[in-house]
Amino acid sequence: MTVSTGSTTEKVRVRFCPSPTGSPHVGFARAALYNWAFARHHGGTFVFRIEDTDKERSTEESYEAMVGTLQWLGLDWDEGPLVGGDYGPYRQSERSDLYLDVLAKLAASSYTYDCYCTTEEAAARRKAAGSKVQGYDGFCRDLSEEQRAAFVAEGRTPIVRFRMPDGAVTWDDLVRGEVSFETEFVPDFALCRANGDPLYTLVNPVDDALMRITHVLRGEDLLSSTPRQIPLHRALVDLGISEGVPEFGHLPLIMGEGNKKLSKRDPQSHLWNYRDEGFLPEGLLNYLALLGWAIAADRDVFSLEEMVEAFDIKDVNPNPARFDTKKCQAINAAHMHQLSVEEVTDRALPFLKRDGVLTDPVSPADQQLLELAMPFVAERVNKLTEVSDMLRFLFIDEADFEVDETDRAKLVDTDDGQAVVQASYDALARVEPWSAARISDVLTETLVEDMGLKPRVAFGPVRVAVTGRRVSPPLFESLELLGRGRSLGRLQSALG
RNA sequence: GCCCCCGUUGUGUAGCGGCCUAGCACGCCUGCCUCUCACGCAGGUAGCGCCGGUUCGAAUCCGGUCGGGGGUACCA
Repeated sequence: MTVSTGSTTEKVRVRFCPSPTGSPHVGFARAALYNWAFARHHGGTFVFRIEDTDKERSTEESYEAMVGTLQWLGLDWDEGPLVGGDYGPYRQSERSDLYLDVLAKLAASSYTYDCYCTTEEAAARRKAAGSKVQGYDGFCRDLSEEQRAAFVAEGRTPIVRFRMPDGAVTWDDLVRGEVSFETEFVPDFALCRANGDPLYTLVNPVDDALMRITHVLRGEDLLSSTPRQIPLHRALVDLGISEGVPEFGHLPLIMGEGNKKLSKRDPQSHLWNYRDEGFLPEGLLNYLALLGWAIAADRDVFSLEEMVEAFDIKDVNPNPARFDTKKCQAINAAHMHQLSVEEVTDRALPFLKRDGVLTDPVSPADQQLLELAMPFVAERVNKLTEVSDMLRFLFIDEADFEVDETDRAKLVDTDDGQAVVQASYDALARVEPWSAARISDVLTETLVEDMGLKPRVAFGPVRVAVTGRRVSPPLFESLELLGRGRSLGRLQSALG
């Protein structure tokens, strides 16, 4: 079928079909995002399918993580797990009958043949023939009944292979333009195991056909499987199983530091790490979108809605991109700063509880204190976990209050530091009323004017003694929120 | 080895034959602001892998070369 991506002549149907074999990584999210954005842009359907044909490697835990990740990211699907759809089931492990049926039809029309060779035998023949081509050599393509019987008598069980046509397979890749493979380099591939279990090579195209997928957008790592899938799709069309061959677009890979494909082992690639560190889904998605696509020449912070509006698969860059944690953080920070204080508070709440800063449920007093404190921190954090770091001093029990050792040694446990803390203690004891403005006046008068200290030198020790760190919300406001009693208590403990 | 893909500052990109003495963002470096951090503001740094060709004119087109990546399973 020919579906124009510019002016959609028929309903766009795309799918995202991960294998549940590990924890979701950034490539997973980017592929999901592009498919989702493409579907939404064209008013099409986004299908979520689980490719769990490999029983050895697929796990339920991973399946749940994949579903949970898409939910967390806010990439909603129209058909798939949890929501169903007209082309279900959407887990391949539940579709075995469908595959067996297709396999039988393919065999009946000689699109496939039984192969009795072992991988080693085929490789040995290739080597003996001095062939540069790897993979199966088509030995069993036209076996006689006698040969077949002989293999069976040896106790061999066949696998099914697809008969690759001669010539070249060429397609107009949505991202790369014309791509062509000579089929002499594409061996007849296996469609199922000797035990009858269907393989990815069969089920992926079959499901795309059965689910009426119009556009396949996937990673470049699958580029070389496309010359195998297109002939299979054509066979399915010929047999009346499919309505047409989908269009293909191969997305650039996301590379890690060493310019290698980001591996599942790399902690930088795991999505949950970003969630747990307090990245915003929209921030992460925005950054991921940038890896291969730009919304405009002079802008890189945008919302999902804006992306849907502007996304065109033809604008996707074919070259692989390096994942840059710093830029990812910067984009996330931009999204954080676009949120209102109330929104940052809502989003930070689970982190504050997780980190033990707040109790669950939050007490009315803490809730009030939180609302007073958030305006001072919301604008200075880049990710949600930083809220916990900034606010811990305010909510923690005095018994558990700790001062950073390094900061303490450097700023408080020095002669100058001790003098500042002592003077501050004496001055603050008499401050009336206990307000940020008065505290500011008194401390400035005492430390800066009377003692002749530079502001940054003067307030450093006080900040560390009272908040436990050199980085904190504004000092005077922090003191006001902490209250006179706790403030003086902490200053006192910092002495000696 | 073989097949395929890719090649603009450190990183991600804009550029689609003259608007480019190459724009934007992150990073990095300088300042300013300033009670820390962050924000904000003003500057700076650094790039078309290389060689040919086409053309009046090339980052943009063609060829080659080099480099990087992916794939080469009864994994997906």
